[in-house]
Amino acid sequence: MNEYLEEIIKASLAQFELKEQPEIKLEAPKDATHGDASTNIAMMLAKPLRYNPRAIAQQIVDGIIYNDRKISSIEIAGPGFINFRFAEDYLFDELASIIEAGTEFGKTTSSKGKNIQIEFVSANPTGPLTVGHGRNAVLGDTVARLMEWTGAKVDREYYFNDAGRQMRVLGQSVQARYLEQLGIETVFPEGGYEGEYIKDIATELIKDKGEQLVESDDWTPFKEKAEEEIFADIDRTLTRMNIHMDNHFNEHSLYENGDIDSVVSRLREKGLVYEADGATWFKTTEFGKEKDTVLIKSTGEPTYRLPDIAYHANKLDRGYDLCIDIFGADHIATYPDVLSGISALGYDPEKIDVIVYQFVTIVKDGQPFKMSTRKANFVTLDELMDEVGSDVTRFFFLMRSPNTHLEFDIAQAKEAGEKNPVFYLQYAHARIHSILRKAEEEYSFSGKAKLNLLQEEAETTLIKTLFKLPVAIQSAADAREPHRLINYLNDVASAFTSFYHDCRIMGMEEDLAQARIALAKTTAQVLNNGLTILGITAPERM
RNA sequence: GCGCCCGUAGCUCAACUGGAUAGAGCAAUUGCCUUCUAAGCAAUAGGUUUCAGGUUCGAGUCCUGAUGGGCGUACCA
Repeated sequence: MNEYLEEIIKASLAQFELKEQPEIKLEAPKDATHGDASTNIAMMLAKPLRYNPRAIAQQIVDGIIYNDRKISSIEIAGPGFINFRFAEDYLFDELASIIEAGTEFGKTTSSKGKNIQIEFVSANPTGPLTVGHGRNAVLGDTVARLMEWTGAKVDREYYFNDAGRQMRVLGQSVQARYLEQLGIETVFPEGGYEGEYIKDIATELIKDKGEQLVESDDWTPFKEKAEEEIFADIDRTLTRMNIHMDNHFNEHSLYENGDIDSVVSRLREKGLVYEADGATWFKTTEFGKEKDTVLIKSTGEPTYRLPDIAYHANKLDRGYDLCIDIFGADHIATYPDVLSGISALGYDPEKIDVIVYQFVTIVKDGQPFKMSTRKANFVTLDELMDEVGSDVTRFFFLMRSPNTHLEFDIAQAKEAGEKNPVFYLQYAHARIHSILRKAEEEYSFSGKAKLNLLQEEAETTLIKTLFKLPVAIQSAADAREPHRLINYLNDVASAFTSFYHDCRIMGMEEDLAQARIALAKTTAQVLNNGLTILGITAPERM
């Protein structure tokens, strides 16, 4: 519809001899009495044309030639809005086309042909995923699904580093528990990982290897066992949340294939790298930073920025049109350096997109809860899903804008009742299926539904709401904000329940019942498609 | 000190990237179950969008300053 409106408005604008085509913005007015679609184009043109916006609006309207099967009226309102009202025929035509599209309804082609890579979770394997990781995981996966619905091919990638101090301490922690469980006196490493899962890994190791490792003064086998077990555990957790990675990328491979060295030498050729105080520096001041940045420490070890730059170069070398990173607010400082590095190497920084989400505050027993993986003071995602299931878990992470500090009240999430908005959507879907089951026994329809029997206000409102799924998906995908889709689905569920109360199906004469069932079925389809993108189930019974 | 994010109903948050009378859920009050799932519907109440200026036809949204909070600001990741 928007394309059609744009087209007819554009045709009318030809009368003005504009230097450049203005962008025609169409939106659904908040207040339905204003119409079904609205544009502010006349107000936008007021300045360049130096003329009264309402008068411009009048001229535009006079110049519009429209199909009255699609548009029933055009009005000018307020300071110069042009409001369009959809024709009845259009509603029914469109409803029929949604039914036709079925599980495909809502897909767009805006990213067609694009290869997109999205990197998320990327937790190093030092312990189970916590509720803190949950927002990253669910946000990343859902943005990936949204991009897929706009036509892109998306690869989900998990980036990790199994070298370094963290992992050494992990290995030593397992080693200590291993010896402890075999009754050998030992000292638990300072700053070691205190969680119960470390003991479980030690137990597994005893099962596998018995006492073979008692004499080992090397912590490597312990680290390796821990990594294997923890990754398997992380993978199980992700699978439970309906998340499947396409690729795991080990930072270490960047050292093995020479990418790290190559990045430094290429930057050095450009005169952006120099040595000072025994360290290797990147001239980030050339990119507007106050200080230069260390790439390689005087110990010879790179800082994390260097592999980060090499990793992003590697992604772009793989031919992706767009690489999306999901970062917590604490990692935000790293990415300007990565972009500087990437541009210096001759890549297009526009191809890197960073989604920053704010931290999750866990509220437990009415109090904010501070977590630490090392101190084993955390709520794992698995524990959370044991309590509330994966649907509620995903929904809670998605229901708010990534940009706001999310408060996750565990008590509230546990409550399966009214406080829990995910059920509102699922309940609407289950209700529809309940009706469909009953209708199947009662009626046997033949021929096509006569959709033009849908004349009640609740019916019209519902139909118009259903149309907006593609727009909602597009907007959520463009902004990388899944919560927009949730807000939309709430509108759908709400429009449906109003319809449900105002318009009965059972007991109605056959043609009307058939038309209403078609509408209910379409609603279920829209809810189902939306919930699929959110990675949440659409139950047929509750 | 400097940089980024945020401040909207009692609470948790929306507001389609500058549009028309700022909206939902929870909490409060009031109606509605012998007919398709009351995990619901309908309605009432609740606001100087933290404060002070500015930009323009028009600001919760943009700019400046103040203020409160979160996160950064390392030869930690």
